[in-house]
Amino acid sequence: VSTDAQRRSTRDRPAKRPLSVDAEIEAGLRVLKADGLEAVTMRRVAAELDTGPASLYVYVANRNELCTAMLDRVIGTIEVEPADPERWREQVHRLLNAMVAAMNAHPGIAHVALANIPTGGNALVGAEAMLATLRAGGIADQPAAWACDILPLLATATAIEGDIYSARVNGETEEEAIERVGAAFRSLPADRFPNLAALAGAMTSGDGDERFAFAIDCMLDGLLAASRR
Amino acid sequence: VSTDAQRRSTRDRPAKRPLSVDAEIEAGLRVLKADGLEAVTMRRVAAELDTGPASLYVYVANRNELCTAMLDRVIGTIEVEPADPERWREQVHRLLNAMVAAMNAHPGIAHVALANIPTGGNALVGAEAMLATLRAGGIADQPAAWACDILPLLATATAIEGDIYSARVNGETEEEAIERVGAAFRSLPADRFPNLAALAGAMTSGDGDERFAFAIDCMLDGLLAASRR
DNA sequence: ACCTGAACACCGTTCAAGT
DNA sequence: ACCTGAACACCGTTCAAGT
Repeated sequence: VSTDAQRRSTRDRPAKRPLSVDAEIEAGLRVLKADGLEAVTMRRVAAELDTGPASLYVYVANRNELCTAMLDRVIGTIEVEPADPERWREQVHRLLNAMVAAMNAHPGIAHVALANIPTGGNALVGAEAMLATLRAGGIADQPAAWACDILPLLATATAIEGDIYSARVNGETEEEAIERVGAAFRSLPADRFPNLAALAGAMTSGDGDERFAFAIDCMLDGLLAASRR
Repeated sequence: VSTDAQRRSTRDRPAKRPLSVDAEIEAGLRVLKADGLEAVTMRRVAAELDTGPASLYVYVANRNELCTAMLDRVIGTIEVEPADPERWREQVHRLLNAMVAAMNAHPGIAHVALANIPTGGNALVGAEAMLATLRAGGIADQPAAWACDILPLLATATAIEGDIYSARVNGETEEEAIERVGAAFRSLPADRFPNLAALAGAMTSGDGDERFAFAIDCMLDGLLAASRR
């Protein structure tokens, strides 16, 4: 005979295993993917592991530590390629787009990245790849070093924007929200807001990908300029 | 004779006034300045106004709406100056530094800015000033329009970093944290992390202000390059 | 019309106690 | 040694009821 507990564990989740940080991380990521960061509570993660919230504290100091560990796991899914001087610019775009994609696949994790300055093992692999690629592109040491902070920051911010729309704020899609903001710009009094009114179209043009690519290219051009100085 | 209530209100807070969005915003900002964003709970703000949490919902739909209103109030403290083509670069730096300072004076509010895409009235004034200054500097319309998103984003991210240190994560100061990270970089195996090991010094050099100024200048140079294309 | 008491359905974290 | 029941001190939000 199969008990209720057995039936539940084979249907909803992996069979009950001994607790461990890894088990908590995986349970946390399941909750994150399903219901977003807010749903990642100690109680919910514990329930996912068929135990009580207190048990989680055996392997993890608190909720923030669990979230940080989850973040490093997500960063670990990003694939890096060896730096190639011929394609360095494209490689930077690919790496940053992969970061955004990995974070968008786990809605809310981007907030954890901003609140904590990622220094986990996998973040270091990403930083090493970024640094190698920037240097391959001829960017000088100091600009390259600082860019390792700035560029992932743009990726994180872009991912957070993605979260906003995937959460369907006010039930709007991204397009609807942009259109609404554009209408607001156009209806602004032109005497007090001449520039916003004039550039209403430019302000709302382009999707997230296009704007992100533009920001990256601006930054890279600026880094190259700084490298020549 | 002065009652306990009178004495308390003159010592601790403004005299009890009728409820209003403004009263809630001001109470919220007092809590924010004193104890950070986490402490801004409906219950705490209500207590600050000598009432119960349910009363707040008469003027505000939920906690997020209150936080967004608080953010717009903070943005309103930023002073803008008319665009001057002779000093446009300096003006961009001043405006963005003022944004960071305003947010750092209210620890945690930067998170609200990222989670919500500020579109309040005061945010529009800031955007108009930014746009005017960028155009005065010769930046073309489309780059200027997109820069209105990207540049404040850098400011917000910088403010969040400031929050991390003002919170004294692990009781460390900013300098101690940078030194710890630097030590970690230097001790990395040079065969797997040749670039990080080589640039450990560059990675940790410069304080927040210097890095922020560098990021702004890179971005502006990139925007100028894009404007010429 | 404006406000609120009381309740509902949750939180993170601790710690004494169990196995 | 590893795990957990129960409790502590909180949350946001709703809604019927009061003034």
